[in-house]
Amino acid sequence: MALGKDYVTQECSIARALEIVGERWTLLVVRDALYGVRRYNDFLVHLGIPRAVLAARLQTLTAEGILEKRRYQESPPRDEYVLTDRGIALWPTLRSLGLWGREHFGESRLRWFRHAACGTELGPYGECPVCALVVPVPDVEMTPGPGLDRDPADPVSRALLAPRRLLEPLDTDPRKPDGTDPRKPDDGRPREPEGAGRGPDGVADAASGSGRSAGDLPV
Amino acid sequence: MALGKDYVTQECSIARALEIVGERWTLLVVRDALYGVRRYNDFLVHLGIPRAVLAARLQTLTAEGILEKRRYQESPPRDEYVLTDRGIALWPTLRSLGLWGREHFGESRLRWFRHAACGTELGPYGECPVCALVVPVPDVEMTPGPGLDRDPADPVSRALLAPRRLLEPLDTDPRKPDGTDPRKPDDGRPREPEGAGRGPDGVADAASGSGRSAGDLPV
DNA sequence: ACGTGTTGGTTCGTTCATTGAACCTTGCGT
DNA sequence: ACGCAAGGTTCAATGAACGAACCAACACGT
Repeated sequence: MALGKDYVTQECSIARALEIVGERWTLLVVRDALYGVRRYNDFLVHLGIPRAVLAARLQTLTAEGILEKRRYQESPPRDEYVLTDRGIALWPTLRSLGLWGREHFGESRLRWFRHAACGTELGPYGECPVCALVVPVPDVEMTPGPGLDRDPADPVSRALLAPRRLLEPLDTDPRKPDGTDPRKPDDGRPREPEGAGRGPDGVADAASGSGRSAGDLPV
Repeated sequence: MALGKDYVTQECSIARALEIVGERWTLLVVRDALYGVRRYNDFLVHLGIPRAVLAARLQTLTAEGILEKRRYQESPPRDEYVLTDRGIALWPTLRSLGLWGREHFGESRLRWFRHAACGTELGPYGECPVCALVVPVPDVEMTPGPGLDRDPADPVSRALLAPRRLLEPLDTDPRKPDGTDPRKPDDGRPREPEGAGRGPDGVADAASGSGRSAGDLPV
């Protein structure tokens, strides 16, 4: 589709996949969405992507059923982009890609991914070695590693420094992380606003994303 | 490097990885290399990639230690491009990407990947559910599925129709697959010519690529 | 009523990468 | 000497990405 006529010749699922997510920036948008980024401006400042390109990518990803554009407030009409199941299903790919990048090109540890229930670091396939199950994406806890800049310029990177679950909506707003925040902890945007009507490939409960029982792994 | 200054800002292993293998065509070249393609011309006809782009990608991949350029005959000096361990380590990524593509966008099954030792189809992470181990890449057997064109135009696709191991060098030459091939089965190119001096990230025994004992999976 | 700020875009000229065709080089084989 | 094959390089045309500017809707303070 996006990458055009040459990939179409290929009879290969990998080529099909790359037609959709193989363009520049696309997988980084999906990564950010997994990290909890949902708003146009947050993607923009965190990725440093040109506005036009971001708009194009969000549209393609929405059209392909990887993101869903969802209105989260009416008064000034605002939409957010949320991963669908199809998008969440890219986690294993991104996980192994990141692992490869770190093992072969990374100097120091940038982030840790653990099973939130027990604190164990994830294995190479996103499994928890202790609990013997493939950890569902919302149960993955992400914490900064020693290699990560402790005082980044943009507020999104700053918000991503706090330990957090994957898919947990990012709140960029807390004015200064120095304690002068006068707001209530919950600013009115519910953590998982469920129950809205949705399309065929729509967003289901995030917990259903890539959950797999231990029985799916060799025991 | 290749994708330029914007990705560099990112403190993220995924971004680092995409700097290397995120360009157009690159992952398809690696896929073909896993399938056993080794020669410039075979990549060319199988991918339908412009010559200049292929040359650029092969050079980048070689420079990054993912492929190794290796002379396989002297009389007319000919080189082949072989995956290093670093390249073989991309198999889990390509596997999960292909799985995602098939599950979400594929109509019919194009290829099967099985554990050669027992014939069991691989699980989502490249593991053999029966033998309870992550199958080393050279022990993966690839066979065509029902969705694959039985009479493709180019000789590389034709050669890839036969059941084969991953990394097994592709022989495009067998004049017609109708049995009139006068050659010996082993054409003198040893399957894994080991022992040559090599750089820090050089090609090791293919079997060591991503072999993992069952102990690495939760049991 | 009026300016100001925030969010989420679109438009547009410049730059960079991809494409496809043509051409080149080395070393056969005859 | 001629033609052919493998593995490239060169080049003009196209397309995609970049980044700065502009735009629109709406909230808010005064």
